[in-house]
Amino acid sequence: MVAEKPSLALSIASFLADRNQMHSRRGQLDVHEFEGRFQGRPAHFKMTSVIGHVLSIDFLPQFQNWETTHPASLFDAGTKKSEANPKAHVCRHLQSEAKGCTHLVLWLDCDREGENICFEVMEHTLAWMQRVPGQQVFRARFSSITAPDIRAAMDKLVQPNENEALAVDARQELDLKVGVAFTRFQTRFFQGRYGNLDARLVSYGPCQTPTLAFCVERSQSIAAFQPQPFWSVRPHASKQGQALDLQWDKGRLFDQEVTQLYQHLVAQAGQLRVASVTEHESRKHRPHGLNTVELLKVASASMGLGPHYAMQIAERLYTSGFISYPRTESSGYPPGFDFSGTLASHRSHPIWGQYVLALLQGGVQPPKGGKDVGDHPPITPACSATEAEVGGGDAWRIYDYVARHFLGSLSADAVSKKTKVVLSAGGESFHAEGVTPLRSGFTAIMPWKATEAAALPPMTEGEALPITSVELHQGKTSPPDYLSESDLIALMEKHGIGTDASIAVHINNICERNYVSIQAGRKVVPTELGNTLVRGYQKIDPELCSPQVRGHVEAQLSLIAAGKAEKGSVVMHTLAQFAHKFRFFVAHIARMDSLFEASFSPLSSSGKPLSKCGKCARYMKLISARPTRLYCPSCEEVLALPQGGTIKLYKGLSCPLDSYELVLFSQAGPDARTFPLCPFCFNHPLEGAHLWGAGAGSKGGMPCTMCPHLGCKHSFLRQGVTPCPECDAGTLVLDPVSAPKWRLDCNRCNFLIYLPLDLHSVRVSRRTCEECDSNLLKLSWKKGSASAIRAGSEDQEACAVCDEDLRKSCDVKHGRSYAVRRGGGRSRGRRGRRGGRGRGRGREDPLMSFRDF
DNA sequence: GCAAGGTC
Repeated sequence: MVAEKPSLALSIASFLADRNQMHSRRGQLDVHEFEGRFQGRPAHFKMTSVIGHVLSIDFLPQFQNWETTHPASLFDAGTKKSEANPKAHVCRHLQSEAKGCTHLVLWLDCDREGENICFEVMEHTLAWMQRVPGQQVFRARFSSITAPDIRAAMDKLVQPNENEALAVDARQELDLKVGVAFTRFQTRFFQGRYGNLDARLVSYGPCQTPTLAFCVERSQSIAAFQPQPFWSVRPHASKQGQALDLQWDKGRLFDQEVTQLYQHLVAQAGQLRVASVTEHESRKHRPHGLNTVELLKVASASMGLGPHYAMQIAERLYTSGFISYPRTESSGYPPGFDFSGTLASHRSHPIWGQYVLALLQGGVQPPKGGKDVGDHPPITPACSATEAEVGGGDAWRIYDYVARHFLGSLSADAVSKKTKVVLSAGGESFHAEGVTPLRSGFTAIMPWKATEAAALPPMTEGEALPITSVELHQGKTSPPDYLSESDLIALMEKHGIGTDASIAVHINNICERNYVSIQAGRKVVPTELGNTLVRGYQKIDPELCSPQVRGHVEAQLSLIAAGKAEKGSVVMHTLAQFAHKFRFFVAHIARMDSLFEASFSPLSSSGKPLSKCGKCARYMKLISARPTRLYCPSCEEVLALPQGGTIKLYKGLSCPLDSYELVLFSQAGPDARTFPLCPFCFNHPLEGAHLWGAGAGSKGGMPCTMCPHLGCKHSFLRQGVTPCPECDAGTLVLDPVSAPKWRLDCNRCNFLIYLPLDLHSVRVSRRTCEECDSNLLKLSWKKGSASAIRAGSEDQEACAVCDEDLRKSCDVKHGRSYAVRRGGGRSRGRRGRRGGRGRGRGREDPLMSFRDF
């Protein structure tokens, strides 16, 4: 039996196993075993879980390359599924546990994704199971994680629903192809086109883009807002010394003269006559059960915690056993939820213990209303805990809220008495309202929801009150505010953008992509980039950012799930639609580009001249906005540079291979390295060269310190000294601008050696050490320095490995990766050069000597 | 370097 997550495997198994009969094997994924009966026969049960989706979809390797793949071809590109989280070894686990089993019961969550995971699990179990006659695969359908529901599901097992699973496969393929095609195209088009555009990635997605559009549309209506002046009549009067706050029944008028007319009429009347005094009871309904979206909204609006962060905290509270599962759509408690038990555990809580006792004494009335989606119960406290136990801080604030919300949902409604007094003067009606709380109910434990008393002075029908003055109040309509995060969550939920588990991720995405920023009061304000993108979609094809498109796709998917349409044809049809939209978008990208031109400075006009182009010999410009790059205006060529440091000219030296002027790259921080590079070579590495900065979003480039060219005097073959004793793969290269603290840096790892401080200058000699084959160093010592005296001369050629005096006065620094290597003495033939310079002699490892430093 | 959906 397989559940969707480890926690559910445990609870389902314990509902099904006889008490104390369960044996759990701990491992990366726990297995719970017990004896029982299956289909009327004794059986041995094994219950385990996966960790969400087992597989995840991606393009075939040939489409992974941004350079060689046309984004438009992605719509027809082949895809494959591979293990979603290879490190977790879920497939291996399923296969090995399946061995010897005769039957499979699928306990995955009862939603489409869960149905899809059923088939992922089958793929990695069926072929490993023992074949027996009859039905071997079963699906358990449960509507809540409670013992009776789980047992009932076990008694009427069904078949997994392939159509629902296929609908998910279709969604995965559509999301991947549409998202990636647009993302790659946009990124490629805009990146490198504008100097001050700080966007490594200009992403597009069926959820993130409509989410962004909500924020931009609000910002557009703020910008388009025209304030309108309005007027209203405000008579002033008081009773028993208490001023009355009177509202005009006409509200406000947009015509000053007409309002003035009413003002005169009221003023002429001189007094207000009480037309009616009515009272009615007003109820504030206790809250429903707490679901994820509600928790995220409260966290953002009332605690100032962003959704992504709030989810992280909620997850930690869940895994530490303080609250129930935090990803749930349900706001209604399942039938049979143990209210009394959960409540009773809080009876001695230092803060709300008294309140709980009172609730228990009054007899718990199970909450009604809310929606039980059957996924998980609403979020509740899983145990009673104090601030210190929870760990204080934001964790406590979330736990405290969850607990109070739970208690509130079991409490009585709050009741108050509302009094409305209607007064008239000169034919105009005004009213005042007062409120008196009668019963605090749930607001006693959720005090921020409490109604404040605002009593009116006693008034009786027919009574007259003198008017002291009549004000002609002028105001003006004000624009809406930016969307708050909590508004945005509500909009996403309403339009079905994302799920309870992913809403926080999408909001986080548009922040990280620099499309919006979160400002005071957790308002989501679009950036220039966010605004420009959405305005661009609006100009080219507004559907690209409209929330209805997701809905349209969902409707198509539902046809598959309901068995009314075939997956293949829906995918083909929908992909054709998006491919069409994509071609249209590409053809009309100039419309979006013109908006970018207005907001960002084109590359040709930004940046400052730095180094000469090897092709046209004119100066190229250094674009300092990320990603830092060089741009040749006359060749219209963009050359990538290493990131995260500064770029300077390197003594006006040029690359002998292509005539580009060399530049120096310096990282920031202590012991950070500096190395020269040729802008052209960096972007066009020699075959087989190791690259600097590869991975993490960059394909990397070849600086001089990694250049294996035989004929270039800047290559590591000429500037390198000896193999790195630390990383086994790199070479120690002289940093040519490190004076006065001359140093050798490994070109692969962060190992480095400071040469003695009394050096005046250093060069790498063309001669090699007879002992160890390292390149010798041409040392020029400072006059009269200790080293000069020891060497007997100011000029010396010495081997950094074999010359003991030199070695002893060096200072080795190394980074995190440093670990003492045992053994060694392996032959390393990576220098690829006759003479094998820098290679150890026989089995005696020259690197050993470095370890002694 | 890309999407969105699970889960941790």
